[in-house]
Amino acid sequence: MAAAQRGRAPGGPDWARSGPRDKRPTIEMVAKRAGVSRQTVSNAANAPHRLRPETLQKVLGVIDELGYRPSKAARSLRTRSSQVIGCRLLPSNAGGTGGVLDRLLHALCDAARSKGYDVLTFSVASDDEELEVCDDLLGRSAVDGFVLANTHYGDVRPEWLTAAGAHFVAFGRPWGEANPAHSWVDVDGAAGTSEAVHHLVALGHSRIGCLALPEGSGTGDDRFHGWQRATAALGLPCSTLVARAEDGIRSGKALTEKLLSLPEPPTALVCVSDALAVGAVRALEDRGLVAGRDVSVVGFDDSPVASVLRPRLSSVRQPIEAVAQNLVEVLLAEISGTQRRPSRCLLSPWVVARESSGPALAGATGRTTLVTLPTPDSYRKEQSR
Amino acid sequence: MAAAQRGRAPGGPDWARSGPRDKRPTIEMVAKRAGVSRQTVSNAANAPHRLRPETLQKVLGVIDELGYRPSKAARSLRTRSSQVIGCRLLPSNAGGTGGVLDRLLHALCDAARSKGYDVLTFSVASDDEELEVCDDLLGRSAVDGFVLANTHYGDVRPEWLTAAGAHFVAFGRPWGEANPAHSWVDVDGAAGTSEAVHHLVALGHSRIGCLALPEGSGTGDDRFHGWQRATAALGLPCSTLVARAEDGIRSGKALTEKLLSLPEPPTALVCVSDALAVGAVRALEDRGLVAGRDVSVVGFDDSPVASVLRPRLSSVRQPIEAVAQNLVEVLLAEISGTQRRPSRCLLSPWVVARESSGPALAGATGRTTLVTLPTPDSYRKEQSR
DNA sequence: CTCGCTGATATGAACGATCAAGTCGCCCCC
DNA sequence: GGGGGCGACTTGATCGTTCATATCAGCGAG
Repeated sequence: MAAAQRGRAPGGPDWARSGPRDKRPTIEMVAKRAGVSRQTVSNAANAPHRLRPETLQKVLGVIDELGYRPSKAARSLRTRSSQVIGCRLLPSNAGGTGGVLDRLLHALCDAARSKGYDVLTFSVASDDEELEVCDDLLGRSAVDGFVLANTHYGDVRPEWLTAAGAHFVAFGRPWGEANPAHSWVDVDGAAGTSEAVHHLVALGHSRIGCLALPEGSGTGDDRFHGWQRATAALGLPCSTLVARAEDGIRSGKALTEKLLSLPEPPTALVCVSDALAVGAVRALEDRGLVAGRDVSVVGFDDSPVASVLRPRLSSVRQPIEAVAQNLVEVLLAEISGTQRRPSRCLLSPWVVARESSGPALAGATGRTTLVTLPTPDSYRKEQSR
Repeated sequence: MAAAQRGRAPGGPDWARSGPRDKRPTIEMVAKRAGVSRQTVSNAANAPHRLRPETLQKVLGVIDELGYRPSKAARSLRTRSSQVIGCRLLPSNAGGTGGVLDRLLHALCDAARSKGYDVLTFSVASDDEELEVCDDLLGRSAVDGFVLANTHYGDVRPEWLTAAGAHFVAFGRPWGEANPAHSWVDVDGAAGTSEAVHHLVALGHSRIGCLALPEGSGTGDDRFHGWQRATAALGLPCSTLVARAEDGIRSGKALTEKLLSLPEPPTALVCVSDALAVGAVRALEDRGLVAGRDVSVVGFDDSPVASVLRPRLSSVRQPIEAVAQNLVEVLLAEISGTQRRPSRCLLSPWVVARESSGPALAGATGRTTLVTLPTPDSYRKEQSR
């Protein structure tokens, strides 16, 4: 059995077992043992088609036997690329959108690794600090590019990074920028809330309210507009069923109480965040109502809490894995210089239907709306580029 | 103004503004411009005491002027150290101990950066996969060492890493290993639950129950024993007030219902996780009881949910920042070879008192226990090594 | 006066890979 | 049969540092 194959064997690789720890096999050793030159070994790994099949076989055999792996530092020095992606570690406010960013980091690591890249993380308190760290990492050639999360109105980071000549891709549209000079990947929040509306309509609802954030937040407005467009397009009488406030469970509860007090209260609520949705469910509980039976609630982000809540929360789930894959692909294209013009990529989320959204009560709507629409199951299409 | 100082200026560093992007200043350029040799420039950064003050001044001036920063790859190649720490990204099950591991990663990045190290993360599904990735990272000399989180009984990772000659520190004691050959840092869970008991006794409680995990989990047992020892030492009649089950909100609720049905139910509960504590609070709610008034509840981990819960949850908070600092310090010592024998470090958590723990009702306990103990405030001592 | 020592700086040689030119057969075609 | 072209490999140079050693001036001791 070859050393590289038993790399995970109890004793660890050969070079670790005997001799000084920092004497890994180099390309030279492989070359000598295989009776070829360095370059041939290098080619065996990087351009196999250049070798005669038998030579390739022999070299690969020796590589495997010695457990050779190219030194990252040496390769990095020569090729001027670190094969590392930098990414700011965002505070995961577990209640809100936190779970999403956590999933993103995981998916990013996976996607990067599958392309031979590593992910380097750093924790900073502000965008300014983030740029300081980026500057440092770029200066030391520690990373080849960045993934920028949490874009927002008036974000100075894209401009700065562009000016610094750094490669990067943003997760999130360049809110407020007319014609952005950089690539981005984002999730179509409007499509998500729109699907949520359709999902509820399919369940027989027609008075579908919306809990949204105050105007001015990119993603918040986007999601709100999805609800707005969908209800308008379907001709639903919902324009008065909107309540907006800062994100949070308390907010959601307060807003819901307000909407429920209306003369014609909504029979379903589309919330632009799970925190708001949790608040909505609580407000219902306080009135002795059950989410999904008396009033349906759909959240956004499918955060971990969604599935542990008492009536499990229906929620719009973002295709984070696909987002990460796209981010990495685009970033690598950007780094390799393949990319001529900035790329844009908008992925669609989908509704995960759980107990908190159920059929409308005939008595509640006053009339039954008959609409032919796809069934909830068909929403589970994950768009992967 | 020097280029390095205006590195964060709108235009970005000089080398980015004009000329090809990958033409960073090298040590050679600095040397030529300062009229000295490479080595002198190198010394200016790495061994300033070797230079005559005036020379040092001049060299530093040029370094600053050109915005020179040593190439990570070149230095890494020569010194055979990557200045990078590897760390597995753990799934943050937001309900459970997830928040803790998230905090850990943040703190780890901060602590590492302050020592000139970077943190490289990877996401894997199992311990076996983790070792595969470690093997890969070691093979490519991509990292100098690892932080191992989530140690458990029968953990094969320490042994494997030791055999592979890798440097690492564990967050978590080597549960079940007689005399561990590796360094670790951990939080004294027993001390935490013990403090929780004392906190509750100070509030007048004497029938203090415990929600614990099934025997066999390292941290779970540790925390349970803290409650056990504290109640025994104080002579409290609590031995029957124990309920154990898997972690989770449902579990906590079920266990609490069981304890509340006892002829002499507990007036306070120490829970070995926040998830269990949340369950406990829910069980109380179902009976129309209020946590902190009728029955006190103390959780463990101070997860994000603790402070957003309805009666804000008292919880034992781990000094994660101190843990991270220690992990990094120990790991670096290990890497530098300074460390002769494995180091062990046990830090104390403390109780964060919130609404869910309050004074015992005189009627509930049957008698008022008068004990002189430190006030809740005095528990807020953060031990930082 | 010379030797040895020390402090300050300079020079050559790694580190381990890849790139850019070689070299060497071999076959084919005019 | 000479030369062009190509496939398969080799050889030198290079990436930007730091290590190990050399140089060289100044100075005190024998």
